Amino acid sequence: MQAHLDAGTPHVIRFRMPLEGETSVHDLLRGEMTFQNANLEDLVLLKTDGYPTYHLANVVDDHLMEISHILRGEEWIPTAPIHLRLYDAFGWDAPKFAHMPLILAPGGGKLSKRHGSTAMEEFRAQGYLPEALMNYLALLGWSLDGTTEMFSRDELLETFTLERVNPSPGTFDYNKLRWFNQQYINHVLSLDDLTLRVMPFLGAAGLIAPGPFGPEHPDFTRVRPAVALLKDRIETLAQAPDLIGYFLLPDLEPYDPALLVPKKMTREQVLAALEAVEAILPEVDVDNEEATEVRFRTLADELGLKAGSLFMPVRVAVTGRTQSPGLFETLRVIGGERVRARVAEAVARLRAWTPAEQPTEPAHAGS
RNA sequence: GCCCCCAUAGUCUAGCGGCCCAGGACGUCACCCUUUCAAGGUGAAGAUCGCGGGUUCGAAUCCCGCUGGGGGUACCA
Repeated sequence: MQAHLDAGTPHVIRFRMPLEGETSVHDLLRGEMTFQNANLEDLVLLKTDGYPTYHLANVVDDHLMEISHILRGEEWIPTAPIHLRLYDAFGWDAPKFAHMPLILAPGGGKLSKRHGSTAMEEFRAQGYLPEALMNYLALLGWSLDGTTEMFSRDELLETFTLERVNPSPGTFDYNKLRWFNQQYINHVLSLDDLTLRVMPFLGAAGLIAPGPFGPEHPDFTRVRPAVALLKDRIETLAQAPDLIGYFLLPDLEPYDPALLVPKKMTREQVLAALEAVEAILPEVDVDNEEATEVRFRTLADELGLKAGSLFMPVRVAVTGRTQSPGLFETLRVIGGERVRARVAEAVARLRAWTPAEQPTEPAHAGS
């Protein structure tokens, strides 16, 4: 050995474990965990390059920082007894340990970069709110009473205890995360706050002017009323551009004219209805939702249509889609001028459109 | 292979010997509301408490075995 040292042979420094006896670690969640010393390996402490491994570094560092409790993932359980012996070898008191349950990916296996998102930035980019993520994560492996589900950061700080952490691993459920996100978007955040959070996504989609995004941003007052109407169906902020686009764009993206014609109505009926709408629009004040609704219902009667049969074509004409918030609040926020232009556009499109033959048999699947 | 952790519905979770033939939530389904979609409201289905042995007057709750899932097994953390 001395010869090797003299020759400068590359080497590492290991931590020698006893060959007999056992070492037990007291875990705050799992109680006593006992290991046979014969099974503990002689971990490398210093690598060939002279740098310490995590095992040496974490012990020294935590001691110097006077760490009292170590909470880490349960993948560290197997090395815990060795770390304990390291503290002992240094003659230091070991901190208390708690090995937290792992989070499993939906398909099984430890959640990782390959299997689901792990970086906070990814969740942010996908439109998840920090509040929602924190709330969801807190309840994955912990519960206050099995019933309470919404927790603010401060409430979590107040009520969280190690004792109520469930040691069994949990599966990450995007469904539930989305539900929490939607709850915060629809019921917790103020309208101003939500508007501010949505704006970067709208900006990135080119729907509004570039940032910085604050209450002084030129589009803030345009975005806010649209967000007010859509907030109950925004699950993630990333969905906002698609859901809100037609409120912000001067003109609609091209849509399929077939959408204008509801089931059980003909092109001719819809055309007549939209022409009638176009005709009354100049005398309608869309800012007055109630009056507008009364006028539209009266028009439906005059045309011999059910209200819904009139509303749907108008909805599509004005939004380009069959799903939207209530029609009259939508008209109000889009504004009279654009409403008139879009209805006129729809009439023109419908005139130029011929319904496709309704196939009486399902089309044969092409090969 | 060897070592270790875990085990209540598809998922998260309450339960810490009798109040549980198991409570809450997501998801699913139905109904209500309704101008669409949501949101909201009401209700339903869904768990032989992984299996088998014990202990006990009594077990989801305690003990043992098995099975299953997960982690570790690097000069990565």
